[in-house]
Amino acid sequence: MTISQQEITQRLDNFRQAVRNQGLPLTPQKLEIFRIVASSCSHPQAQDIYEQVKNKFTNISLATVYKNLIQFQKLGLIIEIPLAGAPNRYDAKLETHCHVVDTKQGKVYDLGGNQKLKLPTKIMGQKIKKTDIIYYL
Amino acid sequence: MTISQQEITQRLDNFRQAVRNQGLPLTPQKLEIFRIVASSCSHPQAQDIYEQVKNKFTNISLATVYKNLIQFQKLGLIIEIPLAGAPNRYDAKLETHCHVVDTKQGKVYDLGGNQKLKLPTKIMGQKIKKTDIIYYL
DNA sequence: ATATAATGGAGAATAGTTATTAATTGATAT
DNA sequence: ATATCAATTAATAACTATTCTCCATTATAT
Repeated sequence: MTISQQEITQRLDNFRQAVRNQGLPLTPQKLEIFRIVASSCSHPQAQDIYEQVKNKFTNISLATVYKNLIQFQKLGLIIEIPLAGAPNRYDAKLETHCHVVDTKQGKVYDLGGNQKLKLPTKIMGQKIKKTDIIYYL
Repeated sequence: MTISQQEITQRLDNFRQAVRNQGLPLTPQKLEIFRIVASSCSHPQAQDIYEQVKNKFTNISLATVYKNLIQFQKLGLIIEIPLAGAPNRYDAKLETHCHVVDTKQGKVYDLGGNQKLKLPTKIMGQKIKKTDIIYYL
């Protein structure tokens, strides 16, 4: 499974715009961290991202990665996938979709195919902020 | 929302039987830990359970609570609910069902009503062990 | 009663994540 | 270009949830 260059470009454009709209500095580190998440379909962990960013920014700190991931979440640019007994994963695909966790391989996939779950958008008058649907194999 | 005494009794019976079937000692601590989870509908955290068990077993250790929760999971007697940015919750209702997280109140509810999600039981030939559906308000 | 295997409790250790700090950098207005 | 100022980075420390280690104790089957 892969992700189109077009989609990546769109995510990056959207990212730059969102950060600027907030009047926040767009640092190369920030951009690289987001780029890694946005161009991956492996739902990387903070540690994975950290190791990749280090290719460009040798001195980057893991804490910087975490701080930015939190910020991106607050801006609605990425989502966090909390897993049972494993570090959180991160995803730049924002639409609600299902995740499949292959515990043995330690991998997380998007559920392809024509899943048609009718999901609620509100519960007892309150808006649902985020929906996690996770299948563990 | 509440849980019937009958259901609790059934869960406890099932618990005792399952533990004995494994040839494991059925200690009063074990039973109390399970009883707390089985008779609650608040999806308690390990810490909550710990504080309740202490009413009966003043000297119990939090590690003992965790150790037993892990064991109960392995025996398929309870399930763990991993949440974003919060300690895990535990639930003795085993059938797949949806959870609603009220982040502000720090509470987790079962989704009542007649939710009719058609969930898969297999993905690419592999059996799904556990399904988490979590709505964050 | 006794053997044995698992348990409980105390505390230390670990893993993942977040906070603190000081120095630096990026964006904006001049 | 330059000054300004808030936000950022990187390093480190701190924190929280959870797991591990150890040894005395206890439940279970004989």
